[in-house]
Amino acid sequence: MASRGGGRGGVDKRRVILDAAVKVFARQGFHACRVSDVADEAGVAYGLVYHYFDSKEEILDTLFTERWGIMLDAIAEIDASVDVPARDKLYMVASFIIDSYRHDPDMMKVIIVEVTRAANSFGRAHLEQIYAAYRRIAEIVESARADGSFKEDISADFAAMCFYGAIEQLLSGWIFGMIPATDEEFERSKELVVETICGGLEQPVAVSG
Amino acid sequence: MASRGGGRGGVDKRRVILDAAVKVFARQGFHACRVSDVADEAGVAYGLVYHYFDSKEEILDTLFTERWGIMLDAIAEIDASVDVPARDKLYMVASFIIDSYRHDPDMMKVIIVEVTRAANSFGRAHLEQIYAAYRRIAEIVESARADGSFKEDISADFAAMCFYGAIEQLLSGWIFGMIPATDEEFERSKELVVETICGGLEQPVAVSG
Amino acid sequence: MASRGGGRGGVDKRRVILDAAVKVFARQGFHACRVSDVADEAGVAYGLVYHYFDSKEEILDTLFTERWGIMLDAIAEIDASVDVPARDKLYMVASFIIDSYRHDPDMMKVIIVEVTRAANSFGRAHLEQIYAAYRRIAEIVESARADGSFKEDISADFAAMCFYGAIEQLLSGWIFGMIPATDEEFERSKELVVETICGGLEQPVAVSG
Amino acid sequence: MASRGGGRGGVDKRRVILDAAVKVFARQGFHACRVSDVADEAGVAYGLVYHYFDSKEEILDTLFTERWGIMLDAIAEIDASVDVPARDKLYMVASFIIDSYRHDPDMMKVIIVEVTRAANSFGRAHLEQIYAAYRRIAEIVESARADGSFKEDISADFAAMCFYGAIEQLLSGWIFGMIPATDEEFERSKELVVETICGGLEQPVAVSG
DNA sequence: TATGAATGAGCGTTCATTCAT
DNA sequence: GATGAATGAACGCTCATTCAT
Repeated sequence: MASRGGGRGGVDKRRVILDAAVKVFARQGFHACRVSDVADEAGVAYGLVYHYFDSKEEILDTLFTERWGIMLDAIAEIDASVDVPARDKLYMVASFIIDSYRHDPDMMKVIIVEVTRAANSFGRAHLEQIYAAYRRIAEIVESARADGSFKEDISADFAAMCFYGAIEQLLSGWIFGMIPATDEEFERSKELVVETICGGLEQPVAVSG
Repeated sequence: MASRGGGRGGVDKRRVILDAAVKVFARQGFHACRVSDVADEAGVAYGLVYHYFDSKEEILDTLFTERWGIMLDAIAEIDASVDVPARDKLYMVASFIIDSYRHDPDMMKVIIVEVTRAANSFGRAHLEQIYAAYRRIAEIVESARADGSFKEDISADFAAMCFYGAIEQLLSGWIFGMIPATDEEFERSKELVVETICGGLEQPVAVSG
Repeated sequence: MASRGGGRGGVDKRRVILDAAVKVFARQGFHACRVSDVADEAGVAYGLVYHYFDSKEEILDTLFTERWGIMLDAIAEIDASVDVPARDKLYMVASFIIDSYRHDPDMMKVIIVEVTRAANSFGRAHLEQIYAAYRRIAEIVESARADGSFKEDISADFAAMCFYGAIEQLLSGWIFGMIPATDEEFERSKELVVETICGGLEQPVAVSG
Repeated sequence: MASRGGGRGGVDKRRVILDAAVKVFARQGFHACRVSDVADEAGVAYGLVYHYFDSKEEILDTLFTERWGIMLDAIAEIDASVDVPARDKLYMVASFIIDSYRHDPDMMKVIIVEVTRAANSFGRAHLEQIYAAYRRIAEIVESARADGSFKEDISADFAAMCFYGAIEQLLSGWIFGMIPATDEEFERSKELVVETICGGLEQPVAVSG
């Protein structure tokens, strides 16, 4: 039951435009592309884009909000699970984000390059939503600090920033071809980013309990 | 006797333009500002900007290359110091970057927002230079892995990405007002980011030596 | 049902722009006029010019190609007619060109001033087409040399250059008001240019057959 | 004793600039080149051009006036010679113009392309001087009409236009590589252009004297 | 819905010319 | 004479957005 674009086998043009926008934004960049590029990619007329969206920015806006909301929900769900160690929760978060990239690299490229890492321009409008993700991650850390498994002296917010920053850096590395983007790399990175942030780079030394 | 801008107290207009560009790019964003904004801020005629630079982009290019080179040199120097533990070297790197922001937040905002985090557009031309910074950091990690102080299973490149990503995320937080930008925060963050990445978030547990 | 510009009395804006361009180019010169002058003359918005043409040059390009093609076809047709003396064919060519000027002096002024006589700039791209006209004229001369009516020692190409050069010079004279541009002048010139080139300026002297 | 640019072996910078301008205008075209291109070619500073000339146009103006004056004088001298048939005088005129091109093709290219064939822009200011050349040629024809050697029904002005037009067309052909520019071609063309215009293309037929 | 012609503000860049030294 | 930094008006072109059909 398509809510937009009419039923009876008709394609949802709004969806078609959004999907085309992902491709075009990923390929050319939001600023470098024209609305007509999106229309061409979608195979629709110029003006139809403006029938469904008020502006070029609203397309990106929609894309971000849709996707980021999914991620926010996913993290919330992970956070809500009980009897799961913080390290495992963080692994699940890293896993969700990295898999998101694996399954739809164009979409994630757009989200990261055009929004979360472009906070000076477009991203500014979404700072709150972006910040919300950090807070959700921070909550995971917070409970670990509460149960004594995570250090007291590193605030949850700070830890969340480091964790998210590390992951986003990895995504950037894949996006721009700095590091190989293979399935093995993705899987290994999930583990290693958690190991790095939770366990640290240093060899553990003897501590008298 | 300045080679550019003439002697006897004359100002170096090229420098004036570059400094003005930093302010304007930081305030309005590279794409959103006009060349005339830079000229106005510098207090020079429109055309003079083009007397010294071939294009608006070349200004940003110059800004980035100047500043990034300084950072690259600083990291190289830190890396070259002997008998300094890797953790301390990483602290020095974090310290340098964070102090750079503290002393010239506009410049660092431009570097990060318009170049390193804009790899899809302008930053693409500088990927190599950006990557070079990661490699220098990786070298610090590498020697620590060699002497056994850092874990073997986390590659130096991976560790460097996480470390740099965490720092850049902090800078972003300060730039966009997500986290308070006080001197105490800066100092504390230097220590904490190293503690997080090197020592990990987890409480050390007893290990029988 | 016009394919462009819509039916039911709608005007073809592309045509309107082209016609306006002829006027403006003729009046102000191609380089001296602005695209906005053309748009104003056409009574359309600035951007519409770029909706139909890629650049200011493409407008001139279109104008030239349209018109020169017509002339090329006309000369080809004249050339193809049988049992017509070369002198008559050349008269028809001169007639066609001069009538073209008479009926649309602005257009011909643009063609000649901005293209055929501007081979160093814009015309360079059209040298081939311009040259094609000379060749067509040369063919007329060639057949006359073959049937013995024209002299052997003057090559057809050379003759064509002289003939065309003489006509273009006359057009220039009219364009810049050096010689009076009356209907009588036009008609008389058609005859005289042929008489000059074919018959020569000299009085025929007695030749014993 | 250099009148300008100082004596004692000093080079006349004004002359150097003019010579450089010829090269640059011929190579790039008057409109397409910048004043700095001329200064660079001359090896002098930007501003010096404006020390000697009021504007870019004045340079071209000077070039044209110098050269055209020489030609005007030459034609006048040819015209003034007594007991020389008109055909021979016209040969001398053609010879002078063609040799001018042969000896300094850049200069003649500039004169023709940027002035005489650009009457819509720069040339407009020189229409009088250009016209003066036609009149001088017309005088040669006029006297031939008076002595009965040239036809009565072709006016001298008209004949002059045809003659000059044919020559300029040939020069254009050489300038733009349409016809081969060899010494033989030059010599042959001098004869043929006179033969064409005076003798006509047609084979002479028997006329009873 | 769907089309694409029409609009027009905006911006980067050029370059002839001026002028202080 | 000589230099080249400084000026700023001008223009081609882009493209998001609107609108008549």
